[in-house]
Amino acid sequence: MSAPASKSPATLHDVAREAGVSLATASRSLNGSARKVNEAYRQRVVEAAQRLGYTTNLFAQAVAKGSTTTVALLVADIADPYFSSIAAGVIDAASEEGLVVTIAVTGRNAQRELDTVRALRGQRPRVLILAGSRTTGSAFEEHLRAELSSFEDTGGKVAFISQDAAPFATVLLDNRGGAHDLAVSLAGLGYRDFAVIAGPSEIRTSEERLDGFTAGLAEHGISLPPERVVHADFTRDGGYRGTQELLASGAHMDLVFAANDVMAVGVVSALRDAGIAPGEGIGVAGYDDIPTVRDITPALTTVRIPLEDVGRRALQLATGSAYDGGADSGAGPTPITTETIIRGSTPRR
Amino acid sequence: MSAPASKSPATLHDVAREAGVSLATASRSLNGSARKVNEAYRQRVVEAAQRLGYTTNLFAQAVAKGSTTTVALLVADIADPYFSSIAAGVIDAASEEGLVVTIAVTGRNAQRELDTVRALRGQRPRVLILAGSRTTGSAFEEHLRAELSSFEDTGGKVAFISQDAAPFATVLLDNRGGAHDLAVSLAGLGYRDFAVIAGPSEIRTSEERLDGFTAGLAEHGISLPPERVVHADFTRDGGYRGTQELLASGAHMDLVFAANDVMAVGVVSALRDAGIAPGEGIGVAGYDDIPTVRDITPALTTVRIPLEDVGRRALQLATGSAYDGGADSGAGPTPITTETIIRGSTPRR
DNA sequence: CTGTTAGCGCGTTCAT
DNA sequence: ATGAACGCGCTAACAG
Repeated sequence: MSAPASKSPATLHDVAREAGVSLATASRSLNGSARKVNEAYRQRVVEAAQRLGYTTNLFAQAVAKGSTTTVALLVADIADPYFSSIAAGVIDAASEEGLVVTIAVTGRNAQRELDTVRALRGQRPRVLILAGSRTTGSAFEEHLRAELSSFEDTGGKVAFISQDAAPFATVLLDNRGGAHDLAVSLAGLGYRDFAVIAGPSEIRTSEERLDGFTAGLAEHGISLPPERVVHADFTRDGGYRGTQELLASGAHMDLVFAANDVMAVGVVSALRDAGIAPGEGIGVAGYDDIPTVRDITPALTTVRIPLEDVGRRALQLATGSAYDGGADSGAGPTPITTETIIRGSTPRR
Repeated sequence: MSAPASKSPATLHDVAREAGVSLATASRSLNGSARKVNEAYRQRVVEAAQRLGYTTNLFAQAVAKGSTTTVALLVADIADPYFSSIAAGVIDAASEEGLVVTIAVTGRNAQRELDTVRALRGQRPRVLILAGSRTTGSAFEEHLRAELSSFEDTGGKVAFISQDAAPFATVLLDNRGGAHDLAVSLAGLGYRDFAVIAGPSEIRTSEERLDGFTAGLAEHGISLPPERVVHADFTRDGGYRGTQELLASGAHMDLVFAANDVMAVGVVSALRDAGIAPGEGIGVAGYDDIPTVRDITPALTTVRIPLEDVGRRALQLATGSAYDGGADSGAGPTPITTETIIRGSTPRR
């Protein structure tokens, strides 16, 4: 019932007229970079703009300037704490630079990821950040790289999070090293019979963690029999079901390592539901240190990743605003410090 | 070191030339609404576009058409499961309609919220969704309304989540009713000495829940003494500290209700750290039913809100694509069904 | 320092 | 059905 009269927003033209100056002057006083405009005029323009409720049309500005203030972020699942924490970092860093971030989700589907990247290019974002769990081996992989290369050729900047994806900038997470150290720590605590619940085998992050973990155990002369490694969805429910599978197989184990915290949470619940006290009967460890793992019982042993920082770094890496002292900053991968955190879920045996 | 030659992306013009047709024909074959173009031509254009790696410049398109394909979403904190779940719903529904969503965070700061809305208007979004916890009483409130009204006057659509904010469209969450029912259920379980850890008193969502809870108790002849109500940050740590405060006051209580689940998680941890078994010594209840509360120990009693649906509904409400059969759908508030979920944290006494 | 003019990439009349 | 020309809101290069 309200007036659908829908006037269009005030334009710079309107403001100029209202202030009695030229379009150029209005533009300069409102957005211009090198400000060289009479203060009196500037005042009038600003006031006129205010009076009219004018806001710069970013789209038009982008078209005219040929560059946008948009950052596109691609995640597998925004409701997953891992990604939402990273997103928080990206958004924070972006807003500091006056950039707006648009988020798209891929649902861990390679085809969809490719489509999304293509669609996103229509936005002509200044930078494109891919935080999705890189998958491996698919034909999409090379299509994606082609798409991204072409994106960079036309002035865009891309940043990956997690796996090195040369020649693109990368915030490198040392999944292998982190999992390796975790394994060493756990072995040091006295654990001997390990089992791993990994994500789908196409997910690189998961595979790297599995590799590193295996390597770490090997250093202690502990081997990880294939039947003690199960693959499941990279989600809480995946962890839950993986545990059930492990339990059903009758495997003997004193510690379960889940490839990420979200899965580990599922592991803990599954153990408990099966009548096994997590941390007492069987130790549990995860990876990421998402906020909630401090609050489950027992608190989860994990490998800490400064998720928000990772997001922030990714953006800075792409925009070139990183504090990196590196000689060639922006080109090489930026390593992130990771740390094993022992909590109640893995008491000394 | 790589070629910074940075050619600009292919334009529609390039495609037209490559295909040997006019700009208009190219436009019609690629984006046109009413398609009335010779199939042979269309083919050639599409192929040319593919060959050149052309992607429609959404900004330019927006400028030309005067309308965008952007949805702006405002949340208090994207890393908070409450908001990230809602965001997931919004993004999902948006992508179904070919809309891109940009997310901005306010950090529960009214001034910043206002600034952000203003900045976001520059994007000329089709719809603006405010999921942030509405604050009350501040002068910003009316500035915000003015800003939003003006946004709607110029063709935008705004949708609120949670509190009714007439005349704007709203996905109404019945905080009062939900908390009321929760209180009734808890009283029915035998609890008598209640305490509440609410959020900051300016946050409406928190106040409504407190109100409803108090009313529900009253129906059972139970009163909630003022000293049993503490206010704290609307975060996990807020819940933790609020609990410590409550404990320090020596208050006698058999149940703690936290105004949201994130806080309740903090409550559970604080109790445990204080040597009190949550669920045995003192019952704990929250609100929202965020994913993790199933996995903490004991599992948390709470009021379930279908968060993703809420996000989806908000978008549909704003774009008018809701399935609502309502006569005046789009104008009135859309109620969401909420439900009390009793779990291990509140055993019968 | 200011105003005029010509684009930016695209959609859309208007003729043809 | 197709193409030429104009306009969207804004910036940038050009004169004054």
